[in-house]
Amino acid sequence: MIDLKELKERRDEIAQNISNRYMNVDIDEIIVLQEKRSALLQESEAYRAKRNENAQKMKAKLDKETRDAYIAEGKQIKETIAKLETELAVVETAFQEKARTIPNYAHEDAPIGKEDKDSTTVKLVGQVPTFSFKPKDHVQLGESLDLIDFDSATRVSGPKFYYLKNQAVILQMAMERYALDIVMKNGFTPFITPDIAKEEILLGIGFNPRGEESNIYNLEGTDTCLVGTAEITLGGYYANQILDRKKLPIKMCGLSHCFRREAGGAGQYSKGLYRVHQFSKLEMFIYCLPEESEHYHNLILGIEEEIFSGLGLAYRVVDTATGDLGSPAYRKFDIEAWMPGRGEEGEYGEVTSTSNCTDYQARALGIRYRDDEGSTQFVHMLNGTAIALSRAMVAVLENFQNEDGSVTIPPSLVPYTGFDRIEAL
RNA sequence: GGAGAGAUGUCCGAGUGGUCGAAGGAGACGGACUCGAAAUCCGUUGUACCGUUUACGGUACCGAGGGUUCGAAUCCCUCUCUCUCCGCCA
Repeated sequence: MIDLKELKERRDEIAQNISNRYMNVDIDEIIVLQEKRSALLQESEAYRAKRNENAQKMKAKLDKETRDAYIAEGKQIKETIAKLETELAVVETAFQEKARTIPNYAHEDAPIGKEDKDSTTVKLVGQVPTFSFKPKDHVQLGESLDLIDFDSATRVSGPKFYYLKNQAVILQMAMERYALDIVMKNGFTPFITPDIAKEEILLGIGFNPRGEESNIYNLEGTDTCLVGTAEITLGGYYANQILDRKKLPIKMCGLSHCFRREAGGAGQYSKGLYRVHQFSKLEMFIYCLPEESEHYHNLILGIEEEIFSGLGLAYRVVDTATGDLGSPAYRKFDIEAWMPGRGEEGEYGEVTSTSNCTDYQARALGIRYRDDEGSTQFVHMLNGTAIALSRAMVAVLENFQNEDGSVTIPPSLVPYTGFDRIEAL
């Protein structure tokens, strides 16, 4: 959530930002609510002061008549307060709910635009592979090599689930460890995180845990959800805490399952492993001082590049357009790896995403540090994918397939797999 | 899952329904003493919001949420968490 004290003075800027993000938030309605709230708050506080004053007077020894008069007055005050507070609660809830929908400010360099196409490619790395044969997509490879079983998963769990089998199991674990080693080398503390989190944490991180458009699975009757990413549990880790300035930056990485409802997400671009209800992911997370967040955003991006270039994949780095940022992000870079089986002749497909959320999440979650003057400030929070195993699997299988139907294991993974080739059956 | 105990400020810990934002101690910070340090002594030492704005005033917060009362850390109810014992279990 943004700083609501700035709502009025930065009104035009906020409205412009909402429009740049193609969002539908009525800032003026929120300002009206804020003013109503403020008036009610002041009034009810004044009455509380009166109540306290009245109670103070009753401490003295009083004759019955005066005493009864004070009690009568107190009762009246009590009623007024109750009425004001009921009103206030309604306005307060509406205000908070709406205010939460205001997105974070955006970096001045973030391209303004509605969708994918408007994002800027800032970097192209590696050579897109050429094949002397018609490359298969990972669904075909998964079937022919007996690595992935979508059909059984559909029967057991439903569409968009999958079983990994045979070498794919080893390959996934190899990629997981490969990425983990690189991330740890960069000073991140490894975690295996819970796969379930409370709704209040989801909200603080900026996810919408409920409703039609939510991508999150709720656990019925519990106020908890299956996490869509370890960003949620890593970002909630320090909720409502004041961090020691000297401990910053805090660099964590978390391995978790990721659950996504993906309602209505069918179609050619979401076939196979690309868009599924459950996958595993290693996520990086950084808490840092505000003046350092841009630096650490680049650091995370650099690590992501190290991981994907280390796999020998061709990729591009994209500076995400405002319309695609998501509420909490101030700036977001995606890495899109070349996927030969995507589209007609291969296309880039998103494999990582790193966001600088500045103080947007920290404010909602109450994560602060003490500055040199001793007053509390909100930290900046950043997240980034180290590796999303399902999409990495897509990229590796499709890029390193051979004409005979086998798949070569990238050299950087061989120490982790123990084999250098998945032979055709 | 069953039985019991507890939850107070950075920490420990006291608290009769009004004099409690909260005793006392520890720690931290500032000062005095000292050549310096230790010890000792004096002082300061929460967060959030609202309003005026270097000073300041108000409101709220003693696990959370309700309730009783003119007035609640203190009484009542519900919930959460922690600890101990029993059961179950990978």
